[in-house]
Amino acid sequence: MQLHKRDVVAAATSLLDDYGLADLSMRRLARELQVSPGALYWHFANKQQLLGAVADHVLAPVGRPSGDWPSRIGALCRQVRDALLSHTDGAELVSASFAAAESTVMADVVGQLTDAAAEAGVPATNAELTARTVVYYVLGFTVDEQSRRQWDAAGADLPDASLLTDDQDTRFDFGVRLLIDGILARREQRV
Amino acid sequence: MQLHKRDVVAAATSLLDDYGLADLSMRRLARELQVSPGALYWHFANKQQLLGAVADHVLAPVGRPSGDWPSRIGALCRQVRDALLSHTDGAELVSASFAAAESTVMADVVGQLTDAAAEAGVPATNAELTARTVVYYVLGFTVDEQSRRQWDAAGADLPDASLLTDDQDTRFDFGVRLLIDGILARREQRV
DNA sequence: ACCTGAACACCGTTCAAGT
DNA sequence: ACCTGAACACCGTTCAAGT
Repeated sequence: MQLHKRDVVAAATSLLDDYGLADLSMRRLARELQVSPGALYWHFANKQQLLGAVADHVLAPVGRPSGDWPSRIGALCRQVRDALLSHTDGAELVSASFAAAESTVMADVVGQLTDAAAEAGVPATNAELTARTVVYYVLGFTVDEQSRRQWDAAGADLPDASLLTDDQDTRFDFGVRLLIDGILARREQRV
Repeated sequence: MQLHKRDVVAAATSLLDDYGLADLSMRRLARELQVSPGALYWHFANKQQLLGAVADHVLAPVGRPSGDWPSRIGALCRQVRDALLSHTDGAELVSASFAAAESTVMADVVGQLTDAAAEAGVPATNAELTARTVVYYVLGFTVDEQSRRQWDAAGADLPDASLLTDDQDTRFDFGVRLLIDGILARREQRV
């Protein structure tokens, strides 16, 4: 039967979860789907674009939270982090796809955060920069968290994972609040 | 004559500047140095470790600024950004090496920023997280800036680069101030 | 329109063997 | 101690040719 984009993305996601980003190659994916490597290039221009589609699939649970601007920022940050932690190397994948501008969901997240920053009173020229600063934090924090998590999971007597998880939630929120307080301080002085 | 670590790093840096990170391979580097690929593995455990050494070479101009904590943070951020912009794909290289914990200079920068955060009054448990948040911003911002810069440089009628450069300096400083203000707000409440 | 087969031009890493 | 040569096990991408 015919190969569809969504089948390719689904197979790629399962390879990601089972073997990690380093072992997610075009050739291996083709083998899994029982097609020739070239077939993938009918559906995707290149590997980066395919990974962008996988990133957007990972980010599918991220929504459009409502409320005042600080709680919207908080909710969005938590939703992105949770989505990344749900897949092996999810943070690394999304981080790379964001840098390559291949994730439409991350572009939308930046849009939502830009609106929140504008609502907070950040000058229009700096609202998107403010949004990106929040994204850099979420991605940086989660890449780090996930690499430690996965390193612990492989070997090493893990010292009660649940306690550390609570700790990481608290630490993550600390950074989000630091950013929100920074935004508050950088509002336009309107006399 | 014998191959030394510093020769390898120097040759790698010049390949980086001339052809970019994607074309900096172990095999190409060996060819440039007129040794067999295996020779590099006598001096470096793997490619990541070698790239970490190159990252530290790129970061060599970063110093240990003095002054009060906000100006130390500001100076450090500017120094790191300037160093990254001085080499092709410098930001991407250092970002990857930092994530892989292969750059001792970036580890030192985090140390300096942690001290600054502690001096600002951030609780000890969150001082390092605060420091890493600043680093995520500097790396994220500069990766983005450099990729746009290099995209413009290759083809496209660049609309007077100098004006945009001033603009980028101002934008960078805005983010740094946002973080400093966030740190100020997250000081321990000592009555 | 969609895919195969085969090729092109590479990779990182290892390791017996040499000097 | 330091390096070579050769191998192992792969890559991403392209494209004429097929259906």
